[in-house]
Amino acid sequence: MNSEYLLKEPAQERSRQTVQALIEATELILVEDGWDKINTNHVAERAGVSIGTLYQYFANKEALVGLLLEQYIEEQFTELATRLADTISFDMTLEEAVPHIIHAMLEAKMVRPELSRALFTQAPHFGQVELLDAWNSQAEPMVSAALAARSKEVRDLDTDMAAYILNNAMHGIIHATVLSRPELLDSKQLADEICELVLRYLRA
Amino acid sequence: MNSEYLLKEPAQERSRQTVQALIEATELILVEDGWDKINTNHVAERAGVSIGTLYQYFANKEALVGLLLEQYIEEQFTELATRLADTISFDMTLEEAVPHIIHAMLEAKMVRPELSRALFTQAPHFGQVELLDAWNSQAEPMVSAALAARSKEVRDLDTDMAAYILNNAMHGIIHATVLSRPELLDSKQLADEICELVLRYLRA
DNA sequence: TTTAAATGTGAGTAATTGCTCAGGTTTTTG
DNA sequence: CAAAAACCTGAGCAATTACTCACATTTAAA
Repeated sequence: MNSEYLLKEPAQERSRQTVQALIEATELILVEDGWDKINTNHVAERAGVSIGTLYQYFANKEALVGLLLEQYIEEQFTELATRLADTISFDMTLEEAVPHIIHAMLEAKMVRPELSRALFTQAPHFGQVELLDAWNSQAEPMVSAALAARSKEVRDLDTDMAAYILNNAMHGIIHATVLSRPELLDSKQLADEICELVLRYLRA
Repeated sequence: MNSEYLLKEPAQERSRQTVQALIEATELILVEDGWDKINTNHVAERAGVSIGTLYQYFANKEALVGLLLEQYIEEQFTELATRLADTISFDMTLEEAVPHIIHAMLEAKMVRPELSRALFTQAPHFGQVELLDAWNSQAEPMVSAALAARSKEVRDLDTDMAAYILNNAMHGIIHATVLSRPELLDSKQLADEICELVLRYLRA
């Protein structure tokens, strides 16, 4: 618990729980009622906390959602990393590894689908750009590095550009699926087609 | 001028201009100040129109942005159609046609980049899902049909699924580019890479 | 066991905002 | 040219909302 979104670091266990209760109330309201129903009075009430307390830790409602988003992205990354650690090994060929990566990404999005959906749809100004940037700034260098490391298995390409293309193409497909076709998230057909897209793009 | 977002069809030239002035004011405020600065009083003032007049035609601020969005999507589609009509012919091979299509799509997004950007970032709840759906409901059947018509040139695939994949992958790339790397929109490198992605995915 | 620091309270204020309504002006119609 | 229809006005009300502040309680330190 330490973030640019917090006005003050909670020092005791009691206050740490208070802050977490506020974040969870924010999430609940965001998922159930949407962004414009998030107001500081409402969040405080739902968290079972006084409005004055809220303002000891959060400057405004953007900060509430900011911290929620920060925690969500970290959780998503951890989910993905865990799944990858379980299924991927370095002696795999690219052809073997990619399906596991795709599968892990789709699975990670299924962990908290309502929150994913709420953040994608409801997150307004703060949302889209920063959500995308936060993810990409972590993911793109990783993909680019991975491509560089496997240069013998892939065609001759600009790894940065390829990472940009793959990242955003994947993101576009997953994004649309979370929003409009969530039932496809665990369909084999979708995973297979994404694999085709990626592998065909990379093969020599 | 006729839309589900209008409470009443303006019958005279004067009122048609009033409605258009309100839409343009909405656009200006959205682009300059963002969604949360759009309020009906502000829009009416900026349009040089009384608040009472606004409420003769629009039920609420969602309706204002709804009509703006409707007009934007229609404009985007017209732009695209015009460019395609100018460069595409039916005797082209798939390999020849795709680069023109990609180029036309990138160019269409450059027509009103600030509005594209504003709608992508600022549009809140109403925005992402409906923006995506509105585009996809038009684009996906077209792509699917086009693939079916060229079944001899492409590998054996489920045209609906392929249209879904291509559409959303393209959308993800263009979306991210409009938001974070607008200068790439007219770069040859980006267009070329997207072509690679699409053509490699389709080839037998 | 003081004392200080950390944490919590919630009524209340100022500002914003969506929207109405009673009445005026302009345009079309007969 | 009258009458009706279409259009426009803007003061102001009701509701919502962000945020403050004077004070109370709990926890940790001395």
